[in-house]
Amino acid sequence: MPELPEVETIRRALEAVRGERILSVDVRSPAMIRGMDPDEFRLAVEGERIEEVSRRGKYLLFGLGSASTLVCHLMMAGRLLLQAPGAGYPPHTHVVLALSGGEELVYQDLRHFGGFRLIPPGGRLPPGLAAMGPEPFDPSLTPVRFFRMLHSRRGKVKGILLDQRFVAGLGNIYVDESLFAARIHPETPTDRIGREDAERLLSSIRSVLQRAISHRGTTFGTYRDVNGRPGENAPALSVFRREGKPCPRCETPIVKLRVVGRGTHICPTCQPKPRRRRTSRRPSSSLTDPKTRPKRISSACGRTARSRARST
DNA sequence: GAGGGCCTGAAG
DNA sequence: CTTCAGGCCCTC
Repeated sequence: MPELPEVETIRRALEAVRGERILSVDVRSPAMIRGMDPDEFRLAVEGERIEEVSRRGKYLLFGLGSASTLVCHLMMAGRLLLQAPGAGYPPHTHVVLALSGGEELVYQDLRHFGGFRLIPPGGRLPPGLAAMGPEPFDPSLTPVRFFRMLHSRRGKVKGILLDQRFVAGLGNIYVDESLFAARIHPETPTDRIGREDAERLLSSIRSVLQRAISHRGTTFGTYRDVNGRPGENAPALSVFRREGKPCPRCETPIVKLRVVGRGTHICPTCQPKPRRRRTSRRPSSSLTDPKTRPKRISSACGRTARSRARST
């Protein structure tokens, strides 16, 4: 399941075809061309020059000579392979672009979830791309801005980090790894994350992604680079898919939970569950209304706090 | 803002 | 056999 580091690895390899022309387009699975008739797609793309290969979040973007953009998303199982003609296509090959440099760019997708989309000049971006949050490495994403962004959203921090409108490119693997590195429990509500935690989380996200890029991505299942090689980042992971194995920091066995409907891996020692907040967000009337006023809260807390202070 | 649909191999 | 994972789009 390609996330930012895997897509970036592919993008860097595809720099090699920048400047080449797309000589022909073979659409073997029409459904892999989104939002456009496949024949129309083929006619529009054939003859175009690849001016630029860029990435936004998990999207790969080919800037074409006519100022249109060829957008590719690999979703979970998509692969882009660069291979010599006549090498034979792997199973589930859906689109083949023959390039002027002599290679073929092959789109393969076991699950048919990903695909291509052609955005004409000035055309509308797919919603996910249009509403995409900042890139994690964007210098304008300062710790202060990140803290404010977190506090402008409600919910569990893991759910927010997975939302591409918040920050671009994170998926299940790197969210779990970043939260572990920052020692934050995935169920922590965003409004319980202080400035220091937010700053640590941002730098954790960056170092986790940077390390994964330097290892050419993480391969558990289907991810491969354009040469069909798996990534080498899996041994560098601390918690993801390491249920029952010792935490690299404290040796506590890693635990698997479900958070926002997703399999989630944590170290229960390094990432303690946040305590429930004591101050509830009731309307102020509830504090004065005897029917709804919480009983014994102030006195109980006061007494335990004082006795604890005395005994220590 | 929530939830279904897409698709197939792996796991139960 | 059934269930599930996975990210995004689309409809409500």
